[in-house]
Amino acid sequence: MFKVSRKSEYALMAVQYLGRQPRDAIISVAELSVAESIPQDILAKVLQGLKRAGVLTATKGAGGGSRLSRSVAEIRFLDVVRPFEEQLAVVNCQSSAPDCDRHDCCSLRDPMTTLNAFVLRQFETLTMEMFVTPPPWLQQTVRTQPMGGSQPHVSGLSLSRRLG
Amino acid sequence: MFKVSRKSEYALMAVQYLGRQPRDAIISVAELSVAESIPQDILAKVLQGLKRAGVLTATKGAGGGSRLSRSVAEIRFLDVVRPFEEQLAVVNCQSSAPDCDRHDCCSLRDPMTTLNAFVLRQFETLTMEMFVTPPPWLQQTVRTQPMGGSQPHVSGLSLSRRLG
DNA sequence: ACAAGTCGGACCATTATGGTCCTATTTAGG
DNA sequence: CCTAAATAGGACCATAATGGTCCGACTTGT
Repeated sequence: MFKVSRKSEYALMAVQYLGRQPRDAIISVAELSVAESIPQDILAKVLQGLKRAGVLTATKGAGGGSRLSRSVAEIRFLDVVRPFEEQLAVVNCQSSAPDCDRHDCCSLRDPMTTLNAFVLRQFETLTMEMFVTPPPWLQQTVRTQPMGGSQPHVSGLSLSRRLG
Repeated sequence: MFKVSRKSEYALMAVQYLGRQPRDAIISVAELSVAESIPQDILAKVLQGLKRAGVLTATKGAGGGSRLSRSVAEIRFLDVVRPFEEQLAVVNCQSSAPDCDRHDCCSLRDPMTTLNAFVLRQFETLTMEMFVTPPPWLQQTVRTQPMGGSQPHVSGLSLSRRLG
């Protein structure tokens, strides 16, 4: 359901790899390709997409390559993923999609739009820092909680507050 | 990226429709099909899936049909959607998926597993009530917030606290 | 007995996806 | 100034996933 596309995965890998290098290092597609074992051709296009999104800058020609345009803490998860996901929506029929084939009969639209905004809001707080710094936050998040519990659950944001 | 499958949409519609009927009403596939303009054959299978998931009970034979097995407030969003989403995961390569083709080389696995748990935790709190009660909560959620803001953002859970 | 239902397998058409191939364009270095 | 190294990007294809249809079996109230 939430699965990102393969290209998004490659994009995340690339940004993760670049984030581990010195900030001024220029990495070629070839190096990234063998380091992360990603098909070179498709990786090239992924990097193009990231460049267009402003996540990284590329220099052409011999000795050229890519580097992050800002620190990983300033690159949001959604910045990396968005160029490769045609729409960041939970449901086909959204208020923002008037071309939907069942635009008038769909009774799902309003609640789903709300839900979508809710989820996106959560994702907005996530940065790519969580991909380069080793995770001490891994333990805290898995705590389960039954539905309809009476205690207010604020702990859900412990992760994003750490990362924000 | 988060888009649910068509079957999930149909499932949500069906539960929404049933949730609006009197609790003891028995609705046939045919009625639901015309009411929500869903192809009858595929709707039948969706209802089968929901029945297997325990969301609704079906009675066969003449005069038969389906009804919710509990109130919409006790049916989680994920209960309705899960039977039609092969995996509720953000990324292909998870810790829980040892059959992934790049299980050893993938440096994305751990952060993505964390992220996945984080997102699922948010969804766990959502119930199907938000699909039957007209939304007064629509306004509060859309408030945007820049990344890296210093104030702690607890407001993101205002929606789920309302629904929990 | 019959009709109204659910149950569920088999199958198909279309689209989306992941990936390859090929060609241009830019640039550093000899 | 030529060449090799690199990005930029269009065209194309094979496979898988998806949404949908068709059909038959089983159950049950009238």
